[in-house]
Amino acid sequence: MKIKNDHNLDFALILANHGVSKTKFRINLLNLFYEKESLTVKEVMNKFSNLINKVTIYRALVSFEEKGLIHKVPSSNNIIRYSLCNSDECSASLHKHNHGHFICNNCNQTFCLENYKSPDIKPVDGFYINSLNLILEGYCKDCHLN
Amino acid sequence: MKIKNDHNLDFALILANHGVSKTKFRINLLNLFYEKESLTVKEVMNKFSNLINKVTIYRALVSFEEKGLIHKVPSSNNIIRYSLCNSDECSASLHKHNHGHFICNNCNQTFCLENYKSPDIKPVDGFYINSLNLILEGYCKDCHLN
DNA sequence: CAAAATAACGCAATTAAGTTGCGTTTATTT
DNA sequence: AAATAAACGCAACTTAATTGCGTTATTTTG
Repeated sequence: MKIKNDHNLDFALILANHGVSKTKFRINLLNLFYEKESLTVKEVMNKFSNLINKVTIYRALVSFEEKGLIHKVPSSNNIIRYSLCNSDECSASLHKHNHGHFICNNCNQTFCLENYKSPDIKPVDGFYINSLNLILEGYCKDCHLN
Repeated sequence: MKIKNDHNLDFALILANHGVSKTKFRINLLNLFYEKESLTVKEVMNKFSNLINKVTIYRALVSFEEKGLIHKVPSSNNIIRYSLCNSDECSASLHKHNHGHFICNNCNQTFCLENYKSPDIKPVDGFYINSLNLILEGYCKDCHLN
């Protein structure tokens, strides 16, 4: 399988720099994250036409997360979403976006809301904070009309 | 089962005002939401010493949500949490808190972070927004030490 | 206030997300 | 190129959440 690379990025190199094995699947998976704001296991399975075992996908996502390539995105359904880390905002121990994310409760797509700014991280006594997310939910244009 | 009522509130009346049946369990469940910042099905089961069938709990939570008593709280694990609606901030179609919520990734407890203020809801073209949540995750004092 | 209608409840069975173990294959290290 | 380590696929498993249905409790109404 070959996925078009619109980003002029060397995904294999990015994986290597993060200490992640450069398998064909993982290179394509990283590419996919550069094309989609966020992904669930099911969405990844569909993108790879169910040719990749779901266990492989779960383990790749865990590996990407451990190595600081992606992070979880909270949502109020019970499906785990992952989103690419932004080097400007994420570090190994602290993940945030500077903007809100909208999750459609019908189609489950996520969208960046650039004019919703997240507050800065400030220490709170007794809490070890490692992620901050501003989450908006509802219905996107397509799903609201139907 | 009888749960102490620290709030001088008539839970049966609140249920009636929202069009929810006043069963013993639902009265006690509403009381519980006034005592805990947020609850999962499992936490409710434990609080009722597993005497209430889990299906009953699921259906009660769905009913409470539909009638605008509680709303879902996003988190990045895959467990659905519910939190009491605040009449100042929530309406039937729009749920928000004016402050952030911290979820411990170990014990799963939630805590209000009053000095993290949520941004105001502003309309975004093409999106029908019905909830806004500022979610912080990490480890609480107890879990960070262990 | 009693009968009819409606909704909640409990049980059993099912669906679906996510996890674990293990033998095999592929990538990385030396 | 050989040795080591990690990824992969399969099957089986765990757990959260859902559905159907007969029974019990609550609400409506006449």
